[in-house]
Amino acid sequence: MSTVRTRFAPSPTGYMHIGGMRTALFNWLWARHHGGQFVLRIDDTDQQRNVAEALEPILHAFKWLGLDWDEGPEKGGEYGPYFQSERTELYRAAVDRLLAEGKAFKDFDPPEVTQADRAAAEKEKRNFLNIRRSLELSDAEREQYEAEGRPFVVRFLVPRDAGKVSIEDHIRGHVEWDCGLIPDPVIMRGNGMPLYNFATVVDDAEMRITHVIRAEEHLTNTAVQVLLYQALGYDVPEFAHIPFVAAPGTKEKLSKRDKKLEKYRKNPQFQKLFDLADRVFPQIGLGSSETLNPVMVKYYEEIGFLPEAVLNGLARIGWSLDDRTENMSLDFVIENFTLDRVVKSAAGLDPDKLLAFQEYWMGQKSLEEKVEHCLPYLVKAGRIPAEPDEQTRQFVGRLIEALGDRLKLFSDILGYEEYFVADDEMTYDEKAFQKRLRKPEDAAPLLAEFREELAGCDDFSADALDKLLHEWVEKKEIGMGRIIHALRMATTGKPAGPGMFDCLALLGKDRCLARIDRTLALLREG
RNA sequence: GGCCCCAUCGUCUAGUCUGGCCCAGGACACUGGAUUUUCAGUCCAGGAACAGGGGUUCAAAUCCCCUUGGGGUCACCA
Repeated sequence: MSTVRTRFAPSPTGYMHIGGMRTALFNWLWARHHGGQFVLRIDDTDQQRNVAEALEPILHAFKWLGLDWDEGPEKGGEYGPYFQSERTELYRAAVDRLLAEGKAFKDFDPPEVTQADRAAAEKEKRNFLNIRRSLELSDAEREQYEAEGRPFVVRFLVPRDAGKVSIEDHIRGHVEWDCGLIPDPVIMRGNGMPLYNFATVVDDAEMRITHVIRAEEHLTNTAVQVLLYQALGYDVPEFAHIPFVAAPGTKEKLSKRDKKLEKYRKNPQFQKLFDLADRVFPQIGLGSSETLNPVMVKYYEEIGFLPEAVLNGLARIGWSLDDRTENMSLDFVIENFTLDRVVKSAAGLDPDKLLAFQEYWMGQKSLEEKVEHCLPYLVKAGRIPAEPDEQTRQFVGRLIEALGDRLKLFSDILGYEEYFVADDEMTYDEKAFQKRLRKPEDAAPLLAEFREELAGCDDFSADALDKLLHEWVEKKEIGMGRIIHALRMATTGKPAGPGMFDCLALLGKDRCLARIDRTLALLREG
């Protein structure tokens, strides 16, 4: 048996689609599972813009997730070039072969004529088939047209009387189409550039791709492609049409179109991710959900997901190992990935589940790793200097340690600005200020009294503070609740957060006292 | 509309090929309780699905047929 070779063929669009990433992942997994090769090929036959620039984000996404390619951009390989725009000779040769063998023809009908034919067929509720007028041309006429330089496209001559074309799909099983119902596809444009359906066949064959794993939306294309493989005398590869990634809560293909995006925003689960973007990205100079949204892989990287979590989540969309295994490392998935366990129906991206994977994988990270990933957020948001000194790093480390599981995404660190702002710039949660400080009549006096206890305390470790407060409430014969909420509000401005004593220890004596004094002053002012 | 694909809890799925162990299992989410100074977490408990209708069979989520529903695709885009 020959080695397994799979490929992913993105077109340089300037961003990597999360659904496309899942397709790429399955290709990569299948290749790695078999010790074969994974090829990255760039479909840039219809590209106006700067290819290198539009490709960079795509390659970056692969690198971020740790999905390496054996052949392709930056790597080369023995079946190159890997940019379709550089393979035109190959396509032209294939077209010529088809033309010479009478399996394709030059169609001189202008686009308007074909469009009219199509419209007429539709009007009569008749299946459209090309009229093939150019086939009726005499040799002399054809030569004359060509001499005149009349524009033409090359169409593949679909063998209408060949009965059925069929494939045995790894996911779908037997699928067949009636050749008599398939219009003749253009395989080469007027400008000499090939079309996707054709270039893909030539490339997959020339690159010795053994398994074409792609989203289900391509299933219909397969009929023409199989016919093309046969006409060209190539071996037909194996196919696996995997379900596409659907928008959360739907069976619809996840799309990046603005109109769809507006719909996604209203989906409760998806909304969370958009809101997160609007909260986080402005702080780190990345725009908002308008510029970076959860359809793009980059979103997950920038919002602070772990590659492990995204990979785990992606692997579980449309694939499962058994009835219980959920958290899986990439190595584990490579080991266990098989196409026969891919489901048939469209599967929606579930932001909540993705977040759950993130929590799991975040829990596996060491404090040092968390610090390394959190620091850049604090730097970009201007909370700490660009070159944080050892003291700052240690402080962030202590904060992250105190945060524990509360830190789910790396960008969550930005939600704790109270540890980085000046004492007189700390803001208070208004509702909680009312509830914990303003309303309880004994809040201010108790706070003032405990402030003196703190002032006289030399050991500001969490343990010592814990002991100090417990002894104090015991002496005063009051419940902890009477003081602790007021204390938390006074020092952090927030009703929730890490353990109270961790907060105090983190801030240190001077800052705690300063903040309590400021709070007391605010309360006096009314 | 033609062609093609799909159909199990709200969601991701196990089970379907090789009918019985499934009055359907897990995870996420949700709800309730316990724990905790808050939040997060953790632990326990709970609700929650075989689209419908016909067959075949001793027996069907599983096989067959029909209906319904959902989706994809119909370009000189990929």
